[in-house]
Amino acid sequence: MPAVAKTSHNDVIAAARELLERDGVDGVSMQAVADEVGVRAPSLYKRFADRGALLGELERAAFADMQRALERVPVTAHPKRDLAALARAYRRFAKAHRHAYALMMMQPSSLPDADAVVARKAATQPVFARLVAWLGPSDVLEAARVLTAFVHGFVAMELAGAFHLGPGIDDAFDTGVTVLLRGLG
Amino acid sequence: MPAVAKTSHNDVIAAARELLERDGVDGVSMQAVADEVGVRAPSLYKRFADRGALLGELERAAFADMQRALERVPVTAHPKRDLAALARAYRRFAKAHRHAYALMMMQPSSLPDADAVVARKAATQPVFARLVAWLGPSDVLEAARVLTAFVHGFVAMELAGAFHLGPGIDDAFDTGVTVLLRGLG
DNA sequence: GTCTATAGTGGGATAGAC
DNA sequence: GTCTATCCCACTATAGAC
Repeated sequence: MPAVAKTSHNDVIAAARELLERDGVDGVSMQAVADEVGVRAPSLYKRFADRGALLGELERAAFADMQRALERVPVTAHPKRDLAALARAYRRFAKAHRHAYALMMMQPSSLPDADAVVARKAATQPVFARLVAWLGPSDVLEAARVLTAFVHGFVAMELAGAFHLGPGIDDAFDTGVTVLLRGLG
Repeated sequence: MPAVAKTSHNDVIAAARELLERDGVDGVSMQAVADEVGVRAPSLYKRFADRGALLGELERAAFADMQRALERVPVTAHPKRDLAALARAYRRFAKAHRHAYALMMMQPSSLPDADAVVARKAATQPVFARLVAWLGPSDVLEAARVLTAFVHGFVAMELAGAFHLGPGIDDAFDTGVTVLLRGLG
């Protein structure tokens, strides 16, 4: 049995991310990841303390992806309009990466508390920036809570299939965002 | 050794509900439930096809509980005020039964699709009733989606610890509800 | 020393025979 | 109802190849 490295930290994470996209969190078993990477499951424990540590890395990556998605939203002279665009981008990201989103938002974090706070804050940084530009620094915290609560809640219910009937869903989302932005201003 | 019934459908569900409250979904293992009820784990499969079926019953019970909690909110001549009260009651219920709430809202339903739709609809019936009294039947669907999205999202983020800093959380909730009710009217 | 593999523990879900 | 047995999974202990 060769002792040459058959894989690497990054290979493992890449394989795990693929499994996450395809099969959801439950699909990211140490066995499945090991198979994917061409190694025995126990070997993974040399690189990751336990399954939680691996999931933590996936979560970190997901937050970074979301941050990038939000950073791609153009900054204009109209912070309120930008915030609506950010809301749409957020929703688009969540629906395009439902399992990664679930990992970030719909279950206990696998990350150390401090890391989770940092990652979450970084990811939503673009939103805070526009809120500050719009409202000034004083009311930002409350506005951010209200806005993200709505957007997350909407997406979560969509992903859970809680909005049974199709028609009008996009309109409902826009209505909610519009009403909140009007009322918070 | 006769096969005398040592337990019953209802005993099993009651035990499982206790475990759910105490230890969360993961605590509801067939072993733990069987121990609680004084039976061997495989025996449970005489009453429930699999673990999912048992979880489905817990979910059904949780929806019924939530429905009762919302029905306890008094009906007044001011639907808008009632809706704010319903939002508070919803949040209170979710925080008082976080694991049951998670079972209902934060993971794939263990119930057959049709049953899930019925249970969910029944649970939020009080909200729909007040919305109809307030807006008339035409705009209700969208308003319900927007309102429940916010309330659920807020609660979900609270339960997930996504609102790091304590102060002002209750105010943020009230602000969101107020803004939405004002904007939807 | 660093990576791997084999072998094994313990727990959970579940099927089958009595 | 019970027990036995199977399978899968997370995880550990230990030893062999570079």
